[in-house]
Order: sequence, then C-alpha cells, then structure tokens
Amino acid sequence: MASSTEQKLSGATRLRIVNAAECLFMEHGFEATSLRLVTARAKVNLAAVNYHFGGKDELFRAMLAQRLDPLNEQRIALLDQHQRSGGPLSCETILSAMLIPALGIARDPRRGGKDFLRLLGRAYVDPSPVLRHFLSERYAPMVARFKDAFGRALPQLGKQELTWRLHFMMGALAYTLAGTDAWKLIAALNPGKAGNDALLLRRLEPFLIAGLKAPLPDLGDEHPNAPAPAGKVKSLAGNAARKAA
Amino acid sequence: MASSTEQKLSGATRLRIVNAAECLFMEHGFEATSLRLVTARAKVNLAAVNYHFGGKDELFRAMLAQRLDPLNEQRIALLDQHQRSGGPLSCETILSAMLIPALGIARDPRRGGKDFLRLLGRAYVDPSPVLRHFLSERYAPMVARFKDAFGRALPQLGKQELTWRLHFMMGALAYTLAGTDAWKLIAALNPGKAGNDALLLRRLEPFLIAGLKAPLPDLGDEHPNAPAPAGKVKSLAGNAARKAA
DNA sequence: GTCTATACCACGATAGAC
DNA sequence: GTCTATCGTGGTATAGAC
Repeated sequence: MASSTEQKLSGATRLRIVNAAECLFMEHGFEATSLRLVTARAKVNLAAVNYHFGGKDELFRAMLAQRLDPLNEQRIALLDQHQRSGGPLSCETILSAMLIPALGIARDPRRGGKDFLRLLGRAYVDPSPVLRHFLSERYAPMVARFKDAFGRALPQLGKQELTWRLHFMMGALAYTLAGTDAWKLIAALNPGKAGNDALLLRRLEPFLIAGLKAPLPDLGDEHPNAPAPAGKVKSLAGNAARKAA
Repeated sequence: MASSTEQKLSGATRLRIVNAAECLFMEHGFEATSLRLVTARAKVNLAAVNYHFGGKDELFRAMLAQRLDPLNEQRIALLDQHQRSGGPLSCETILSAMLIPALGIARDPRRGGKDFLRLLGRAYVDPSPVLRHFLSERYAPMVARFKDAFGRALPQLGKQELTWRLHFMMGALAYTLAGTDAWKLIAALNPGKAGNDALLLRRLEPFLIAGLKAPLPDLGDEHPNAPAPAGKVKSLAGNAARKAA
C-alpha cells in the first residue's frame, strides 16, 4: 500500500534536499526560492540538486508529488469507504471526501499545513505547460473517481455540464485554500480558537453544494437579452487567430 | 470622469515600455519576462525601465492598474446604471454587472483579451505581500459597492457570511477566467463559433447564484468561550482522525 | 529631466576533477 | 557521489551624456 510515487531514495542527501526545499518553496514560492538557499539549509553542495533531481523544476515537482499523491489517495480511499457502506451517496458526502483530507493537511504542519495548500493553488494556475501537465496527470485518477460519484448523485446534469461544475467547484476550492486572505481572516477574527479551518469548510460546503445542484443554465441563444448571437461578435475570431508562440 | 489612475505621461518612452511589457507579461508571465526582452521590444535602453518605473515590480503593477482600474470602474458604472433604474436588484443583475465587463475584456485583444484575465488570476494568488496589497487596494472600491448591493439582495446573510460568499464567488470566478483549461476547452469544442465565452459565463452564472443563495451553514457548537479541541466537530474531525502516514 | 553605457551581484546550470 | 570553478542571464544601481 505504499505510495505509488517513490523511486529509490539513494541517500540522505536527496532526502535532506527535499525536506529543505519543502519549507522554502511553501514559504516563498517557486521563483523566490533559490537553490543556493535550499542547499545551504540542507547543508549540501549546490550541484547536488542538479545531480539528484536534474534541476530546480524537477525538484519542485518531486516535492509536490510527495505531498499531493498521498492527499489524493486519501481522498479516493475515503470515497471508497463511503461507497462500500451501502446505497447512493449524497453530494455532501462526496464533497466531504474531498475536503476532509485537505483539512487534515491544513492542520498538520508536518505535512506543510496551509502553506502546502496555498502552494498547490498557485501551481494550479501556473501557466507553465510542464507544470500543468504534471498536475493534471497527478490529479486525473482522483478527479475521475469523484466525477463518477458526483455524476450518480446529480443525474440531472449532463456529462458536459457536470464537467463544468466540477471545474467551477475546484476553482472555488483552490482559490479558497490558496488565498492567503482566507486563512489570515479567520486567524484574525478568532485568534485563540481551534477549528477555524473546519469552520471555513463548513461555510464553503453549502456554497459548493448549492452550486452543484443549481438549475441547468439556459443556453438558448434566442433570448431577447442574450448577449451574443454569432453575427454580433466579430472580435472573437480575431482573438483566437492570435499568434501562438 | 477620466480614469483615476494615470499620472503624467511624460514621453513616448514610458508608453513604449508599458505597451511592450503588456504583451510579454501576459504571454509569458511575470518571472519569465525579462526586462531586457521588454526594453528590446520597446526599443529603449534597459535602464529606462528603472528610471521611469523604479523596477520590474512597479512596471508590472503600473501595467496591471492600467487595465484593471477601467475594468472595475466599468463594473461600478454598470451597477450604478442598474440601481438608478428603479427597485431592488436581483442577484442575477448584480452578478451580470461583474461578469459582462470581464467578458468585454476577454473578447478584446486590444485590452489583453483572455491573457489579461489569466494574468489577473495568477496575480490574485501570488504570495508577494506587496502585490497582494496592491491588488486588494485596487479592488476595494469595486468590492465594497458590490458587497453592499449583494447585501441588499441577500438580506438573510449576515455580514460575515456575505463576506465569505463573495470570497468564494470571486475565487470561482478568478479561477475560471484565469485557468487556461476553460478557454482551451471551449475553443477546442467549438472552434469556429463566436460567443463561446458568453456560453461559459451562462454556465458559471447559475452556479454562482445558487452558491450565493445557499442556505446558511450550520456552524453548530461553536461558541466564543467554548474552545474546540480536535475531536469536537463531529462529522469532520472524526473522519479527519484517520491515519496520517 | 531623459536617456545611455556599463558595472555589479545573485541566479540556475554544467563540466570536470576527485 | 561530491565538490569547485565557471558560464550565461537575470534585476538593479550609478555615472555621465544630452
């Protein structure tokens, strides 16, 4: 049942590097973290990063996978557990299988805490194609399982519509977890209190559930106040025809 | 009635720099865009950036403000227009005042098109404190106006709850606009068709509206003087206590 | 006040000695 | 496996020309 991510850990050096990189990447972000800083904290030579990982990018991805894969595996396991326990699942139950493992990370400083979620949210909107491809690959199994589960719970949604709603949901989730504001806000309001993060999720939950269950959009273009029949907009084609470097 | 953002445009150099920076920042992102590239495209000396803007950060912020401020002013103007035309506004109307100006930008390559919205979304999750402060400052007037409008349309929400829901909504919105996936997906599905972006917003709209109107969360046993240990929140913490490998 | 040339120092990467 | 030396490129600061 080991994580499916790990290659051989050849020595202590590799481990020291990822551990140092973890803190620094989460604290300062990718670009603001220099390999010289990482190697200094890890007490290894600068060139060791290149030897063990091949470059800064790959160190980043390795560190990300080490946290992300267990999170998604945990989500799937929780969903499995719910599905084994009988009848059809409610949206609330399915959603909780996504949120609770994330909450567990947010509460565990040893797994990066809120900083990891923030880093994840940032990576999610990063324009770098390699990072995007890496992330979607890592997310794919989890997303597929949950899409299926939500599809059963929301049969009125077509396949396309379901895809979009999950997209919106992941967006609200990513930004909520990623934004510094949310965590700072709850920390400022209730400084001494535990469970603020749980409170945040209990607020996010009804918002997302209602969004998922929302009535189907009216996609007809025939409405009097519908903004754009085809003939009306000409600038879009020009935009799509822009040069792709 | 002019934009409240602009200081004196002393010369052509400053303009040439922002124009060049706009394309490059939007295309490659902040870090991947070098000042040497910008100044080369603008056909000005490298040091001119530092002279006119003080540094790369401030050039970025200046360029961002030039696009963002008109967008938010347009949103406020649209909301004003709706409010002047009579009775209380529906959530749908208020939301449309936010979405339609953004749609206008997405469709206008001369204002950055979708690239600008993507850049905006990225900036939104940037960990840099200066950038965050800059953005929240630029957003503040618009957010305040819309918060007030939504507050009237959703009187059942308390002030705090309203704040959170707007936060969630902005998150889903920013993510949807920022993500490359959404635009690529609609472009792939309907390559020749105009109005795809409008279609996306018509799908996003009911999701957001339903989320805003969602029933109030059950914040359960949280009381000011009842400190909550981990085991307290039953449905969440109980499950969260699973193995932490 | 504007603009230019140039010098700095930190960064990521790499080759080659050990 | 590890280390040193070095390369090309990045943002920035400054001195001085116009």
